[in-house]
Amino acid sequence: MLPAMPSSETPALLPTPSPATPRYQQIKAFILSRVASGEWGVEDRVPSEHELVKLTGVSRVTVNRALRELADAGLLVRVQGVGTFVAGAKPQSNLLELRDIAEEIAERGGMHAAEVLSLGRLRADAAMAAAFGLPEQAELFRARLVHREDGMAVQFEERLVNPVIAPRFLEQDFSRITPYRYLTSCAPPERVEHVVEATRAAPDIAASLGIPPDEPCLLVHRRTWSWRVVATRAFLTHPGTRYRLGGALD
Amino acid sequence: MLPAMPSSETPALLPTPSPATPRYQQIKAFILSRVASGEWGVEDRVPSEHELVKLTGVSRVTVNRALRELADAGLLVRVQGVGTFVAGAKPQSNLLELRDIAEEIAERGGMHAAEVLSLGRLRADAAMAAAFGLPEQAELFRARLVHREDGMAVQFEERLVNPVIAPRFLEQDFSRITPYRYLTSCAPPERVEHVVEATRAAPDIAASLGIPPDEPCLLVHRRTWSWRVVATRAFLTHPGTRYRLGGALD
DNA sequence: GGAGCATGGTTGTCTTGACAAGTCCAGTCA
DNA sequence: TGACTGGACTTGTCAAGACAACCATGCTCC
Repeated sequence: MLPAMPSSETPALLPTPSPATPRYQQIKAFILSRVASGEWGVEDRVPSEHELVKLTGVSRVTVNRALRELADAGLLVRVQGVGTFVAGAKPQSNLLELRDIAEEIAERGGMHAAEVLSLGRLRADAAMAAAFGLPEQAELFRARLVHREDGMAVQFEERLVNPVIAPRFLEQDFSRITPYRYLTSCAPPERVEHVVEATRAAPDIAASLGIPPDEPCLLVHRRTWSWRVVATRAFLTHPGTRYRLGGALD
Repeated sequence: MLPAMPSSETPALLPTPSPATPRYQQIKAFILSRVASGEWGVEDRVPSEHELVKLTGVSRVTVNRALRELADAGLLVRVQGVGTFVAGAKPQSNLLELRDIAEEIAERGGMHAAEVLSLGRLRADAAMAAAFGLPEQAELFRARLVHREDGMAVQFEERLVNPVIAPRFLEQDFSRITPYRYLTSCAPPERVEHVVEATRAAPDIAASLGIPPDEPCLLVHRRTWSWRVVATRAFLTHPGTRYRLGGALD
């Protein structure tokens, strides 16, 4: 993201974007730029504090503050005695919890399975195009699947994807990796919108879930932005079950 | 909230809750307890770093870290060259949008009205006490109201309140100020948990809302923490309508 | 009286140095 | 072979001191 190449007399790897910018901010920007450029991928090890001291020429306390704040923000994970790592795809949301249903089920000790009902292309109608900020008739990818926990259907997922974000979406095997997980590996969500609605399931969805059509269902609309564009919309229908959102404010 | 009385040889005003607790955490707890007890009110000036150094016997770096983290969390406001102050009540939600239904309706151009069905005391049963982290049979405040938009019922609110947070809750006129607005003025929420559930409304609630009892409803459980304790639980029943949560991730 | 200035107090940041606590790995000993 | 131990490395925390930036106050000078 940033140029950030070494330069002059000091051992500094730091750009010095502005003389007034605190050095710990410069360290943070330095780390962020490496992560954003992909040079340091998810789960990769970040240089140790001592190495960063040598690289950048600032004191360890300053490096420590930069790393600590990035860890507090959820971008890094620090393990005492081991090192500092680029945070995995999961904790991408530090506030509004975006959960992967497979993980959620695994946490409960259940066995997750997904059945792909359809996977293909779709032309956006007016409303859908507007939701994506794309021209009408633009091509979208669509997947429809049923998630099961220990054999019981717990969620119907209808997923629409902006091809720009995940051009190889249609080649994936979503019985092995959830769309959620695949998409967050393609593009980190920057912004999320949730709309939760209580409805009765449409007949085809009710049939897929194996529930009577008058059963109250929870329909979660989720819209996710990445790189400033709408990356994906998900329509998640839960029969009866609850949906936990929770989020810490600090 | 905390005992926090001086003790021994050091000039420390600090309790030493556990020898392993970092000192900057102790300073944070010290400040928080003063604010929570009301000793330091909103907009009051907090002792300067130098004064806290003398009071607590730790170094300025440590005091600075404690104050900085509390300021980052929004509980304090720091002004260079002036001092540190207890933050006002407004900026309570910086991330997860906690909406006031009256505001929400006003934004849509509607007319909000609230009808108070009941307002009084309640003894917590086991489950409720556990949710609040209080002993069984502890006293809670409870309000039940119906919110209307242009005369039409849009939300049934059952509100349980920890008396410690809002001792004068029962004296309020909730047809004029929403419980949400009153409570956030008492204590800024630090953490929020949402659970959303699709149900059918209980008969009494359905009657209050004027809907048939088989109508699918959205039930939002909301639990809010302030000053490290559970401040309030809200059970919000929405007939058919949608509930927007949205939230920016950075 | 009014404008400008010096001063003391406050927060913001940084450095050097240090110790504690945790993990990992290789080498040692039974 | 297996258990244990020690050292190297890492992060977590803290101290003491220093300088910069900023603000409010009171003072001086006009």
